[in-house]
Amino acid sequence: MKLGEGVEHAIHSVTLLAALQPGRVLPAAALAEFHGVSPSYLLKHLQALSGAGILATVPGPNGGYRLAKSTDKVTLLDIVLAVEGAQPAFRCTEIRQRGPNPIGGVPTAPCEINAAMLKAERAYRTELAKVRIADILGELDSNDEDGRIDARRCAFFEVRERRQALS
Amino acid sequence: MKLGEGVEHAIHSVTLLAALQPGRVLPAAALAEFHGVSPSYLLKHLQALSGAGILATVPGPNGGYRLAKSTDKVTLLDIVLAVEGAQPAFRCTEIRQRGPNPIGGVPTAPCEINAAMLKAERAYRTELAKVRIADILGELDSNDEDGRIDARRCAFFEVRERRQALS
DNA sequence: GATTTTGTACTCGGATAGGAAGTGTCCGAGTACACATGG
DNA sequence: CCATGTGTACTCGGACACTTCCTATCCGAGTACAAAATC
Repeated sequence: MKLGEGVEHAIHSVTLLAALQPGRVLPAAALAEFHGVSPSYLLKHLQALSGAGILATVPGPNGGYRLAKSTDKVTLLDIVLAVEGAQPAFRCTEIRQRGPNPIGGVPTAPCEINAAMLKAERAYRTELAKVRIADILGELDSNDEDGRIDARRCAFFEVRERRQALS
Repeated sequence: MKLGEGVEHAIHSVTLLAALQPGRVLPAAALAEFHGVSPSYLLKHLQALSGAGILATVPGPNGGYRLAKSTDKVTLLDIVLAVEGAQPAFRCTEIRQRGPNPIGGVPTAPCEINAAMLKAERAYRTELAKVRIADILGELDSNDEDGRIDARRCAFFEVRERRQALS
């Protein structure tokens, strides 16, 4: 039971991109610099998010990443699944069928242990699916009474954001 | 988000040991043979379960493993934590404090993302804590209408179980 | 001066090394039984 | 025949290699802008 470090990077990156104004993008290098992580490595996860349809990319100079959906259409579950993969954490290998005396012949009833583990994971994913990026942003602004965090973001955007050419 | 294969081995082993009659133990080699897995590797996880107080060990000839608690006192969560470790799956490294412009000075408010991830994992663990080994055994017996699974277990016990010397 | 052409700089994208953790295996410490030995 | 001592075989326990996945990095493909050359 362990999640990769990339999940944290991905969520924070999406949250930062969600604060961008429409028509603006942010290069991966800027995201990496803002969070103090390796640009090359962050790029890998951003590609995963892009492949999952969460982020959209703009190539070339003045290019970068932006959200592909509205902030209330992206949940934490979407990000986790995009980065970690969609396969369940517990994978039943049917070890009851192995060994010297398997339950051969009978129509295999579902493994009770597997069912219980999957049910728990379903609860986990349901909880993650409840949290939208919009909610995260809302809580973040609520805790930012004096507007310092918002000011910090704006100052960073002023320097690193790229205005996308109107198509 | 991935659980080791040892979790499955551990749960199945505990379930099998739960079907033992009182005063009987089963060697690790027998558990491994029954499940068709490597004895040496299974032993590692059995030791973890023993260290967590879930299993009790009896050394020497006619020794082996048995449950240390009642079947309704052991949950799936206990086993998962014993094998995988108790640390949470998502570990916040506070990357918002890193980078060129951290949120220095202010008393650090808790990270909203970390809070959401931990809440989801709490739901996961709560669900696992609901399932006791006794429940698993009950479901297993319910699905075993003709008693074939029970007969298989008994036949195996007949050969491999060890009667513990009365102390 | 306007248009076309060319060059450059910047972006993302996928393929490539390094390291940590899980997986699998081995040998040593300890104990109970069985047997041989002595009373 | 019974008690005692000794040996052996079996168990768990922790220390040691191997494989896989995550982490980190590099170089190449593509694009938009800018400048220069041409009409």
